[in-house]
Amino acid sequence: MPRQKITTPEIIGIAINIFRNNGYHGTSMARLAKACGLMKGSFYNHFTSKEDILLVTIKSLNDYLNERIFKIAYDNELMPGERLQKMLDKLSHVLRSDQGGCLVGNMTLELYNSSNEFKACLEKYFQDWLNAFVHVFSEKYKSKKALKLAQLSIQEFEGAVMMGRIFKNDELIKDTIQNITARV
Amino acid sequence: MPRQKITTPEIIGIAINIFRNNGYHGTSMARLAKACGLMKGSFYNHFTSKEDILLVTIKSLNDYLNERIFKIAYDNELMPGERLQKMLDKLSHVLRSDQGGCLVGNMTLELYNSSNEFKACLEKYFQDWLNAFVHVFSEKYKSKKALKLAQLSIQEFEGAVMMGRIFKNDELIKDTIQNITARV
DNA sequence: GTCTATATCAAGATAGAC
DNA sequence: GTCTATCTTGATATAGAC
Repeated sequence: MPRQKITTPEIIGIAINIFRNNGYHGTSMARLAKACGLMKGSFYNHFTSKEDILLVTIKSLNDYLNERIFKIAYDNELMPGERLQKMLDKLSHVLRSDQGGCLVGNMTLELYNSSNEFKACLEKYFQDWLNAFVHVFSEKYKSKKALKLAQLSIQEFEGAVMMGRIFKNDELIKDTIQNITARV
Repeated sequence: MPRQKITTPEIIGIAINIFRNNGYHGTSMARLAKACGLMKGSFYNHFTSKEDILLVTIKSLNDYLNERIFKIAYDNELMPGERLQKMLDKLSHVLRSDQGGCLVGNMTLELYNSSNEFKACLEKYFQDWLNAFVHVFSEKYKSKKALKLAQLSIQEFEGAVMMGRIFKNDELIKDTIQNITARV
């Protein structure tokens, strides 16, 4: 057996960037493989299919955000406004427009109608995000209003990341974060 | 010659809906053809290629919005706030989330890095939108601030349309419109 | 202008050697 | 675990009859 060239987690990190910049159908197995220094046939030792790669990749990103960012929503040592600010700052680094923006947002528009497994995976990602924001807004608002503000904030943030590709203006994401944090 | 089954403008109307619901790569020529009651070979009498169909479709939507919606920005018989409100109401009907949202927003995420011709086409669409909104905000704000608010408003609106697919909540687009119109 | 082939090609996936 | 080679499919596009 030849030595292992790359680990599955390393592949996932590369796949995130290629998928979010080029879309699902715009990314071929050959292209993914080349970026990993492999031949496309070798990919099937790590994943069962192309669809599997994307699903694993999204779940991995989902886990990362839960552990590193959304957890902050429940940190009682910080004020609600500080939690929101900290989460949004971190999100703006992970979901940078000039790096292709939000993988899951992009995939939602491309694949939402394609399969129930994708749909469930995409919805879980946004549900976890929503839960975190609702928790923070709940400290100041009643549950119905908190839900509405959380949805509105995610909408605005995703819009900023998405349109950042067209309007090359770094200030806009900052303004969006400011508008959101001003609510709590 | 058999009689003409469908006109090119009719095809464009159908193509908009299929593309925005299923994405560019997720839409095959056969599927487009079937929806038009044609065989896929017949499509090449109307368009030179699949890429051509999308470009013509986007340009057609662009023209429609310019003539029917963005024109309102320059209607001196209405107050600036009324113009903004009227445009946003009309946009929310044309770009409904439950109909696949904004074709051009969706295509931006899928195809922005694929070809310069697409990129130019997508950018023109948003530029025309931006010009209209900047014009309205300019009645109350200085040019730099007007530009910023126009970009922010488009971001928020696109975000609302996009996330409307995930959060099935009709109130959110209304809240977004209210936030935008409150600025002028 | 539409149809029925068909050419062509790209891409996902598999088999078997090393 | 990776490679080369190959299978198979689905999709764009073309040719030519009606």
